[in-house]
Amino acid sequence: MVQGMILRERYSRETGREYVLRILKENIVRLELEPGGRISENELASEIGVSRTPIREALIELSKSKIVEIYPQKGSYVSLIDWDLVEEAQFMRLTLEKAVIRLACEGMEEEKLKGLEKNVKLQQFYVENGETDELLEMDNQFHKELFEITNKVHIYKLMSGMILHFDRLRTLRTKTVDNQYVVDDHMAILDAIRMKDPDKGEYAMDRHLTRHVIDEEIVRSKFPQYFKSKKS
Amino acid sequence: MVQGMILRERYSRETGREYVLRILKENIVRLELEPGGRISENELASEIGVSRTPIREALIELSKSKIVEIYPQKGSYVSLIDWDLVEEAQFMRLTLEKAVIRLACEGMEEEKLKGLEKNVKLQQFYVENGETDELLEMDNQFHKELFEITNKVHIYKLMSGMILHFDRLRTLRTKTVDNQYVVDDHMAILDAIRMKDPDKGEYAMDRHLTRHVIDEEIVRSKFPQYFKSKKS
DNA sequence: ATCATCAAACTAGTATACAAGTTCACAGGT
DNA sequence: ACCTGTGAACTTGTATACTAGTTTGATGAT
Repeated sequence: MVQGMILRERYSRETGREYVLRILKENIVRLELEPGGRISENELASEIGVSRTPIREALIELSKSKIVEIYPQKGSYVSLIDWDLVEEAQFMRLTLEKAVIRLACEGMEEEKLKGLEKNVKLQQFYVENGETDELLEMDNQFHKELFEITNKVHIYKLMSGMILHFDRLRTLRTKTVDNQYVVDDHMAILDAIRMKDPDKGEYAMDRHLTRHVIDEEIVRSKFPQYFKSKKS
Repeated sequence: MVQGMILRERYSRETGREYVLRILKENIVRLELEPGGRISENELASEIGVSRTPIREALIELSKSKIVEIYPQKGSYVSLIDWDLVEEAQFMRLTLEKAVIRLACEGMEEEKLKGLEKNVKLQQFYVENGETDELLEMDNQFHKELFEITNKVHIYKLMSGMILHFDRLRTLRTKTVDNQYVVDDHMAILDAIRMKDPDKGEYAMDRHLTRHVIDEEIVRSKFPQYFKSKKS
């Protein structure tokens, strides 16, 4: 039995596969399904209340982004946090987000900025009230919107599988770090777009996205059982 | 009945899903399954000789990279060539490959270049003998190896779904264009790595990957039925 | 006590039956 | 002739039965 597993209501137009995916992602990111932990298709099926088919389809998708691992005839597991993989994901995200912010800084209608500005204001609110989960969601939303207004939604979707790896790490460090910098970073990024300054934008994005790397070592020593042993 | 569909032998350790994926990708890229054409899970199942389950799993995966489209309870289709999507894929690929070639140029053991050099020699051979399909495969292989030696395999895999969109286009133009430039481009890229010159590498990669864009308009007018109508 | 063997209880992969929704053509009334 | 409704033949989504391979643990021989 999966103890702390978070279950949500199923949306009306949601297929079983989509529903299961949503549930699994949330529980993996929030570490209710522990890194390295075993997953049983049958168990999940009865737990979530659907058959094995949508469970399988969701697991296959998650295995594509290496967030779960499927060993045929043996079992499926939530992937341990793989440092090399996180670095590769970081490289991918950094590269793409810097390219996208440059695009955004090269010219953007005022109107498209409205959403971003509203988002940042909400972030400030959540930080002041210590609502960390909501802040995390707005953070992701901010970046997603950047891809949307530059017409790069598909790229974002492909990347978002990788982002799960980050979100897991962020869950681990929520209690220990000050989140004000998230808002400040996003403000700097917004400024760069307003000033149409790609270099400033790229710099601000780089600083924002590489901030995490700093405290990984601390988290690693705090939760060694969640990590794959480092480097080859 | 799917008329010209190419069937291959199933590898011994290959799961049904992997097998079907391999078959479908090849037939989509080679346009045996026409852009816009309808796909029936049942039809494919009897054609390929497996049940609907592995077919479905393969189709779901392909729909993630937008190379097929699934409309629940209605039907599945091979996606029309979507110009916007191809541009987005182009942006993604260009961005990532330039970042990777810079990495490669910043330092690489001699030994890791062996594979690339061998690859280019084979390319030259295939060009001289007009073996276009084999050249295409070596071209992809060349880029894949670049990601491998820089430790970015997962990124390549994520990208490779997008690359299918390119490969389809390349199939359309094979009869009309001279392929010698492919080899020349790759030689220039190799040179840049040897000289440890990231700027030259990025330049060469950019030129190589943007060469296609030039003749798209011609292909588009030649096979209008394969394309989605342009821009919004 | 220790090791080998074998069976039972798992695993994921696949096939198939069924459910639910869509399309389309044909029949029948106007 | 034309519109309308109805049902059969599709579609994909889901549940379930079955296959084949792996693990595990108990049993029995040494």
